[in-house]
Amino acid sequence: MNATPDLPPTYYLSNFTFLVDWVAVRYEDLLTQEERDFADTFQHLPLHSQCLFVRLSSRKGPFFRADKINYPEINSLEDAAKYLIECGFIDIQVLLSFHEVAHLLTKAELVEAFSVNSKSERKSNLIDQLAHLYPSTKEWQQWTNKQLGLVYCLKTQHIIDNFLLLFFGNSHQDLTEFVLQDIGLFRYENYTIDEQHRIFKTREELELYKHLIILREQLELASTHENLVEIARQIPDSIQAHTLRRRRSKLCNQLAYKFERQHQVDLALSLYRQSELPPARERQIRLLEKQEKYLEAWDMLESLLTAPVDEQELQIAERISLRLAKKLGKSYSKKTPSSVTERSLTLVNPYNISGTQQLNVEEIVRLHFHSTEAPCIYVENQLLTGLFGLWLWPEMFRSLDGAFANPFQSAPLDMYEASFSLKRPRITELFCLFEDGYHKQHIRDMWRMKQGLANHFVNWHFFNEEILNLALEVIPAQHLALIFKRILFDVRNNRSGLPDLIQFFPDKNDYLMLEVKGPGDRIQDNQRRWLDFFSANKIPAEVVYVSWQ
DNA sequence: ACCAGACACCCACCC
DNA sequence: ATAAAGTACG
DNA sequence: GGGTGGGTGTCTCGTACTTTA
Ligand SMILES: [Mn+2]
Ligand SMILES: [Mn+2]
Repeated sequence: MNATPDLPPTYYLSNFTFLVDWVAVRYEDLLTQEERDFADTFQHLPLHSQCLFVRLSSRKGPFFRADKINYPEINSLEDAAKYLIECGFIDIQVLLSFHEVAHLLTKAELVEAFSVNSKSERKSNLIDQLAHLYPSTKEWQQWTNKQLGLVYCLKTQHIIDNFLLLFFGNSHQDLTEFVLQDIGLFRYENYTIDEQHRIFKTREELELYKHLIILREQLELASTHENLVEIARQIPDSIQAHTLRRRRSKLCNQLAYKFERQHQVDLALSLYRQSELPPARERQIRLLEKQEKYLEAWDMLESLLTAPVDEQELQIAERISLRLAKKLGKSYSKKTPSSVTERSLTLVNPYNISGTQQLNVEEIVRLHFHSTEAPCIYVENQLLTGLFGLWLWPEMFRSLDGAFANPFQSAPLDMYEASFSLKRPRITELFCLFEDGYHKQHIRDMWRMKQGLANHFVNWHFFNEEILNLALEVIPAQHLALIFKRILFDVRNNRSGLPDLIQFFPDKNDYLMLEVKGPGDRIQDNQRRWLDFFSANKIPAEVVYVSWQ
């Protein structure tokens, strides 16, 4: 079934050189001398040395035991390594701390080398105990009495990281993207990449991004209060480039939240004040409320209510207003409760059903309603969001300035920017398709033509032809247009929260969406907003509360 | 879409 | 000796 | 019982091999 094409034995080298060349051409002026030297030196290395270098670069690192390196396509490890040592990419005379050594050894080797008695301790505990006895650093050969061969230390990871960052424009993609494409797992739309546009305008932007990445990593590890303070100290002053600005705000929020949990209210507040992203204002209000500074909280609440950054923030603000108003003796008009249909279902306790595996609530409810005449499907966001992606396809992958910067994108770079629709005025033409029902053909065409191409909104495993046809036949054009408009209004927030189930009634040309709630589960904010929207627009959706018999 | 959002599930608290 | 976790790889 | 706020656990290709417990 899986016809994995055989890759050439050094496929990874081709990928790596492609990437390095790409960056060297486009970002030549942003590179440091060291980085330019690297590209040049690498190019002139013997092939097997290049191979070894790339293989090590995509492994854990930075230390590698020679006896754990074994690649059929590299004939002589020693010889390949020789050139890498010569040009300084690899070092073999390097001092290792005890921790570094310990992690290179298996537990058995560790016990053997340091003659440990308590053999049954976990490895991490052993390391902690032994670490006190060996505070100094030594070379690997000294640590191991030359019993275990060489260790190579890769000295270039910072350079590679920069190349990856410049190529992809983000920190979460790496060389494996190439392989996944080669084996056919992911395929990408053939958009044209803007040669002029560069994600990083200046070296400073690259450095800032790297800095933020490092701080985020430190934040994950940080446990002590001092750690957090140190991170806070290192947060850069406000930034002009807006994606970086966004990342900075997110970091502020995360850090502030950590301070909150340590009851460092003032530190938390000052960080939230620096943030432009939700939930910064919400958190400030909650903190002020907890401090019983109700008037200050109310002020911030009002500023939020007059200019919420999104519906989610507004929704929360209204909730808080209700109880804060009570505390202040003010009146706050509660919004009219929504008229979403709710029903209760009592089903047999699933634990009593013998034999088969445990089903989740949604699946049980689905089976309860499902019939061949009225098929019920567990879709969550996949159906409507997927239809949205198919419908929007031509505009989504339209080649605009700066929309695409590398060959591995499943959405344009500005997909979640407020200006997305403004920059693509021809979206209105796509909306016109709904007026005469041409949207069906359009979406079917996209489904057929774009089969398997990566799109943020489309899960191809989910979308078979039956579901597609069922949905297109039964969901009115007007409903789809309204729903897509709402997604476009705020893609980031409105691409989720859609109901669990959808049941089709092809005979009656009707359908019904169902949000399933088991005992102890409750409607989330984004789900509530969608349900309110459905009810306001006469789109059939209900909540099913399940209890066990 | 940057160890994340995107779900359900768990507990606690307030009426 | 087993299952779970980590890692490398296409 | 509701309404809350807060915190977890799960999962992103699938497979083979090594290490840990
Ligand atoms: Mn769900
Ligand atoms: Mn549900």
